[in-house]
Amino acid sequence: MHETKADKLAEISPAQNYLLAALPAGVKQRIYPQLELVKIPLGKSLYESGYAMQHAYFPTDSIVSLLYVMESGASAEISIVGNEGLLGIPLFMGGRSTPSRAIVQSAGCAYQLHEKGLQEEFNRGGDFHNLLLRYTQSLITQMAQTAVCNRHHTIDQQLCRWLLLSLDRLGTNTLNMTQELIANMLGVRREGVTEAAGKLQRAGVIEYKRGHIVVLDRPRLEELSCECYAVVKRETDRLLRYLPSRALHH
Amino acid sequence: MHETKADKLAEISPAQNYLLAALPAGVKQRIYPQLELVKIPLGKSLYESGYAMQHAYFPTDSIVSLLYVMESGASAEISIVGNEGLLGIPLFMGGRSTPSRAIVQSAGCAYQLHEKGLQEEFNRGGDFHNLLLRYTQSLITQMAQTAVCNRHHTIDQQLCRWLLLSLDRLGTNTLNMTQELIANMLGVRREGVTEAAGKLQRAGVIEYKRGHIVVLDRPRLEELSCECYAVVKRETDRLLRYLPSRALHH
DNA sequence: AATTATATGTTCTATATAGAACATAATAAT
DNA sequence: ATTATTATGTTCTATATAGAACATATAATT
Repeated sequence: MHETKADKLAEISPAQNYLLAALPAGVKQRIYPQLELVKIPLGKSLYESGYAMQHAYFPTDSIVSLLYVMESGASAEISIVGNEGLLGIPLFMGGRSTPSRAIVQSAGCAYQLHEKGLQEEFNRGGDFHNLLLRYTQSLITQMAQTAVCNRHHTIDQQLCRWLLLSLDRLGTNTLNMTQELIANMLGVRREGVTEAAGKLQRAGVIEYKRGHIVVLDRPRLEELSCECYAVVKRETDRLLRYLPSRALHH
Repeated sequence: MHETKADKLAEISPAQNYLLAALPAGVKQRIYPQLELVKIPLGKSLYESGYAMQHAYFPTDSIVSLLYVMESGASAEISIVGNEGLLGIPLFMGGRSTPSRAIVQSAGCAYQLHEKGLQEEFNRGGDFHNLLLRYTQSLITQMAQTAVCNRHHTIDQQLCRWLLLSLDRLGTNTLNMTQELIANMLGVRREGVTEAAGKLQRAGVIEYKRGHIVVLDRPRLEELSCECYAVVKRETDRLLRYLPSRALHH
């Protein structure tokens, strides 16, 4: 048990995070030495509403949800961040905090970077700066689409969208999360997720068992999802296609 | 009629837009000569989904909504921009376009700035850069809150929130917009707005008549609104409190 | 092996909103 | 003045989801 965990940690590298991987050599030289690998367990809160942040996090194999909790206690996810992105946007946009919380939705690792290191490199105004702003723009797209999705689409459709977003960030066809957790993220009742997931299971699209979901038919899942998944994916691909490091190859 | 319009144009100045007003003298000297005052009529589209932008707009007395239109034709507003902000965020964040549209919701004027001038000043990395990023952060807050609001709050509450957002940006207690238009923004049926507005009128909070709304009791309107209005206002005030020009007085 | 905790399944009623069809009133156009 | 257009009001039914109460099944703990 102990050894497996150690092995897993050894497998992790900054290059697993797309943003870190995309940095040009010069930036890597300055940033990589400042990165600290941390394990982030399920349910951990990286940021609380209104509290000043001190670190940015670049997930490698973990997923973190940004979610709002309302006065009534009801909650809803506004975006999801995995190895394609980073957490801590207000550190460079300004404000150092947000009204939202950041909760680990799938345990794993992330590289931690202190605000000072982040801001110093950001303020150089080069590729790092531009990459972070482009990623932020893609996150804006995701939030905007979530707003519209919440307004117009059914739980059935939203569950599909959400599973796809999570799959993409984990790079597997297996998710470890309970229906209760998913319900909290979507901002709906657990019973609603049970029904929607039951339909998907009976249709042979997914298979699940006490917090363990296997996606059997991804194309079908994409068909059953609302357009929101594809819109966000297309836009994110467009925004992050010409990453600094790739530009070197052109 | 002709004279009144001319008078109105003469009254407009860049200082009516909070962002333009907040710029330090040096930036003003470079930016103001590049600004072109334009009239923007109700319903005009400033940006279309997926089309590259060529100008940023700083509204003075107009309101513009960012809205998504779905495949089904259904729409929903994701944020609202008036004299506290600017349109054209992808010009400095990257991407030059978004999946959303920008539709004039309340006619008036705005100062137009060509992308080149915007980018040149932004790339200097000074107060202009920081101010625009902070404003973007406040817009992110608004979008996130809209997502949650769409999930959990009633039409009655959302109508109040929306009226308050619009009032703040116009600086009056009068709005000129039909229930049909409001319904499109909220992403609900026109009938739903008729009912909600009817309740507010019977309660003496507003008075309306064919596209003309007068707010009689603003404190009551704030009480009837969901928390979303206050959360966004508080956060926006926090983010934009220490504007560059104000910093000079400290 | 027995017990407890956790995750999921089922089923009821209540409610907000959608969808639809049509009525009425105010303004604009002829 | 008459007609057309636009904005608002009303009232049906249908439906998705919430709220609630409880059953069952699987895993963890003792």
